[in-house]
Amino acid sequence: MPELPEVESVRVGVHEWTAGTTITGAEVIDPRILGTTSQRRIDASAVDGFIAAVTGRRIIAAERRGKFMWLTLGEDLGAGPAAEPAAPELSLLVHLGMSGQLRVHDAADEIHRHTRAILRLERGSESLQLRFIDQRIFGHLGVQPLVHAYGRLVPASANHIAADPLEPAFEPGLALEQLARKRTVVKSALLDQSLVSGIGNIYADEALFRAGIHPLAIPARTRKSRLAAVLDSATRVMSDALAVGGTSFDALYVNVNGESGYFDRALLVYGRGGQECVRCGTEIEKMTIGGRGSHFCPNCQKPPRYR
DNA sequence: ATGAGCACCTGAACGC
DNA sequence: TGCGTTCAGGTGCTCA
Repeated sequence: MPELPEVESVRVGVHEWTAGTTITGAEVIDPRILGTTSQRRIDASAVDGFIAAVTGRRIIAAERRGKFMWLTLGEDLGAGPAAEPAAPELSLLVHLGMSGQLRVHDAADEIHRHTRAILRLERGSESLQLRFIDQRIFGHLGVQPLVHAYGRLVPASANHIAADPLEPAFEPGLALEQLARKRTVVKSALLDQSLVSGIGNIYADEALFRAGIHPLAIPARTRKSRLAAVLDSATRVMSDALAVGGTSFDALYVNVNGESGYFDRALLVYGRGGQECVRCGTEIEKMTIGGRGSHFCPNCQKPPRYR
């Protein structure tokens, strides 16, 4: 569900509500949320381990790279008056998958039926809950050490993803060089989080349309200036989407306060198969590429000649 | 090493 | 009304 702009909208809210709070307890309602989609077998000791690892920790900040978000965790309570270490070493990784949400609630609020885990937080006399709600359980929670990758500290399981276009560590020249080596179709390459992170199915289609590139073009056989245009388009479209809170088709995507974003109104091709192109009136085509629904204008995005 | 395909889930919408 | 099929904003493992 959520791509970079949606995850960032959530991160901002999580940071505002939770930075400086202490985790006083946790509840794992569905242990599968602690696994990945391919490692679903979670035993009771893993649940206990997760709860023990986060309880008593202070939340320093909510951070993000691409679609991976995490809370940096500080010293245990009761560890004495020792100062905070110079750099945090532990993180609570949160990946929203296709249908994940983080919501801030009062303890008394009704529990939504897809709630998979709850963190109890306190700041002074104030208490609140951060709830992880995920219909499909493609999302994930986990306590992880922080490691260096692409110029900064990230949770260990995010060490393979590249910088995203909206972070200072992003190097456009490096991303372009990596992209230009790919022999798979450009639509699939844009979804490869190890080249550029944060781009998902919606923004890949939007970026290709805005740059006038056919989704089946092969990066290794495409002019670099055109590849640079696609990366610029991806950066711009995600930045524009972030400015209005991201894209929400339905109640599945909302920020921590339950609010929707408005970028669905600005989508030019995604979800418009069979409708007229906003630029030239040609019928927008929809086809499956790499198992993902892909939308494009066959006139504005000319098919590559070499296929 | 790269790339393709599929598995992992739940629920909504659609056709018959 | 009910049943089967298809689709959905992502990732990671396995195999060629």
